[in-house]
This record gives sequence, C-alpha cells and structure tokens, in this order.
Amino acid sequence: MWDLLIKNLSKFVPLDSQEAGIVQSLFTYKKYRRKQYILQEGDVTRYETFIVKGVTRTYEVDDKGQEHILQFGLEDWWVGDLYSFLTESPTSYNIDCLEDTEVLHITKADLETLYEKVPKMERHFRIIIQNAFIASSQRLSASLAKSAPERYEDFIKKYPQIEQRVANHQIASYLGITPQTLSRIRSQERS
Amino acid sequence: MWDLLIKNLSKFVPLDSQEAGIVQSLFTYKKYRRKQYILQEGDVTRYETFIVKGVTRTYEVDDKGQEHILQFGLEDWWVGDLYSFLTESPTSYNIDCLEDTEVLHITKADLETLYEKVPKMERHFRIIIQNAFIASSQRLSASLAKSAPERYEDFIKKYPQIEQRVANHQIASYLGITPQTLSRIRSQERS
DNA sequence: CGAAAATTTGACATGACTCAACTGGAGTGG
DNA sequence: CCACTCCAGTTGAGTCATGTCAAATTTTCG
Repeated sequence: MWDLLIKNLSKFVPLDSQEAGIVQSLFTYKKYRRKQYILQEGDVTRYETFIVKGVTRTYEVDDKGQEHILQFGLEDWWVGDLYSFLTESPTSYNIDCLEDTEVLHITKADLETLYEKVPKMERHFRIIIQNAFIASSQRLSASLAKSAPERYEDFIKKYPQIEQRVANHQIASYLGITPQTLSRIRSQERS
Repeated sequence: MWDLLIKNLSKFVPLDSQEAGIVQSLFTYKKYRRKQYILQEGDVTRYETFIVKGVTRTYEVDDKGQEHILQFGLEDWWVGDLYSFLTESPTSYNIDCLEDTEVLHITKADLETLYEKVPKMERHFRIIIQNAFIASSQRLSASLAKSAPERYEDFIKKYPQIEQRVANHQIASYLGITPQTLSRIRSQERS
C-alpha cells in the first residue's frame, strides 16, 4: 500500500527512507465501498486523495439535473477538488466510488508540513498539477475540435483500462453525449 | 514595465529588492506587432511569456483547417504551451497578437536558475499553474453542461475586458461555435 | 429469483452547421 | 479624396448530428 504512494511521490524527485517515513506519518489510509461518496457537493474538500485500489468518478450536476463526469480516478491517480481544497470553499463536485476503493489522503495542514519538511515535494506537486493542467487543456481542445465518434475513439485509445472497468453511460457522461448516442456510435464501429 | 512583472510575481510570495533584481536579470523584453506570431505550430516553446501590454490568442488548427482559440492573453497574464516548454517537444498551438504587444519572457534554463536562486518562486508557479488548471476545469465543465447562449453569457460576464477588445469571430472560435451562430445569439439577446 | 438499472433501437425534434448572398465599414492605392 | 477591395458581420434556407421520448431487451445485483 505505502509502496505505491512512495513510488508515485518519487517519480519526479527521489525520496530516501527517512523522507518516506515522514510521508507515512502524514497520510491516512481509508476504505470506501462501491457507491460511497468520497466528497459531496457543498462539502469543503479537506483532503487530497491518492487512490491505492479501485475506481472513482468526479462529476458535477447541472441546473437541469444532468450529471457530467469530469474525471475518472484509478490506482496511482490523485483525485479531489483543488479549488475547494485550497480556498476552503464548498465544492460543486461529487466524487464517488464505482468499485470498492482504498485511498491514502492528506489534509491541507499536513501537506504544508510535508512541503516544509521535504521541500522537494513542492516541485513534485507542481509537476503533478502541470500534467493535470495539460490533460485538461488537451481534453478542452478535443471538445472544441472533434465530433462525438472521434472523441470516443480517442478515449478508448487513451484510457483502455478505464473503458474496461466503467459502465457505458459513465463514459457517455464523460464524453458529453447521451448513452443512446454512445450506443449508436458503438454499433456503427462494429459494422 | 518591470513593476507589472514584479507585482505579478509578488502576488502569492513577496519579493525583496534583491530578488526583484534577480528576476530582472533573467527575463527579456520583446515587442511584437499586430498579427505577428509569438509561437507557431511545430516550434519548440523556448519561453514562458508574460504580457506587459497588448492582446494575444492561443489557438489550434484542426484536421479540417478550422481554428479553435484556447486562450486569450491580456496584460498581466502568462501565455505559452507548458507541455512543449517542459518536454521540449514541438507545439501544436499557435500564439499571435491581436494588437501590438509587449512581453517579458524567460527560458527554461533561466527559470530553473530562478527556482534555484529564489526557491519560493517554485511555489509561485505552482499556484499560477493551479489557477490555470482550475480555470481549465471550469471551462471544461461549462462546455459539457451549458448551451451556446449560456456559454456566451458566462464569457461576457467573466471577461468583459476581452469582449471589448477582440472581434466577434474570435469569441465564436473561443466558445466553439461559428460566427453565424454567435451573430444569431447576439440578435436574440438584443430583442 | 426478481427488481432495478443499463443498453439498445426506433421515431421524431431541434440546435448548430454549411453554403450563399448581402451590407457596411476600414484600409489602400491611384 | 474618392473608388475599390477586403473582411467582418448579418441573414436566410437547407442539412446533419445529436438530443428527446418511448419501448423492448438484456444485464446486474440485492
């Protein structure tokens, strides 16, 4: 369990065993069941969350009551609403589990402590966020430039591991289309 | 000119005059004319760019030859393709000027030097990127949840300063709609 | 096993796009 | 300084992709 986190944190800046110990002292382990919320709209995001096992979805509910998935979370990924976490304001997102899920999480205060005790972590999280920003930009440009079938193609190429683990209507919600449209795209492809 | 940059860099972490001096030694001033490119598809992004005066657009050209604007840049904003800058790979974006524009820019090597000499800048840029990521996420969720007229409404509320300085067809490209559709939305609103 | 949820399919509606024509203003060269 | 061109913006008509509503079928899970 800790191995995965330490390996993740060492990806851009190596950690020695003393630093790994500090990490272990600051993160907390938690288990969630399928369908359980990790975060609900209106809550303040108290933790940044690292997924050890399982699948999560981060989604938003619009005025018309429709759900829109912004991100799936798998093993070795970070989830949470950064804006709410940093500003301590209520989130407009929901995060729940599509399978039983195990996480390690850290509070804002403890993350500050980590930055203090292991300053190179500041760099690590800058890079993590950079990558998240780049992914978000690329998804945005795809949503402007590409048709639904193209976006679906891109999705299964980029995230084959997700495609196998989540329901079709979840993927439809991620792509910004209806489940019916996705079903039609899929039947087109097969022919 | 330097005041604006120093003020920007001091926003989250104060700088003393010695540190301000280091900043001045690492950034370079440059002028561009209206319609001139700051960055072209295929180039490697050598600089992160801070806008002192003027307006830029960052856009992408899709397979069908259509332009899609990802970002406008105004005074006191940062522009550039982070992915290309960090990985030193060719960019797929173009950045050009909608007005005569003055910038201060910094190379990757000099930015590393800045991080070394003024470590708190690491924090500053983490926060800048966090904010960019949050903005990108919010735009993504808007593009999933909202209709074209709603996105236009949001845009003029959020960026009234941009709306006044750029042509309508540029705004249409930013919103992911055709100029004709934008024109029809505007004539609806007036009635 | 049985209820609830997910997927598929059909018919129809609609929002946005394309193509095309027209208008008006800005910039340019004679 | 005027005529001309060019480009942005507007408007209309027809088309297409995707959404909506509804029903049938299959799968999932308690």
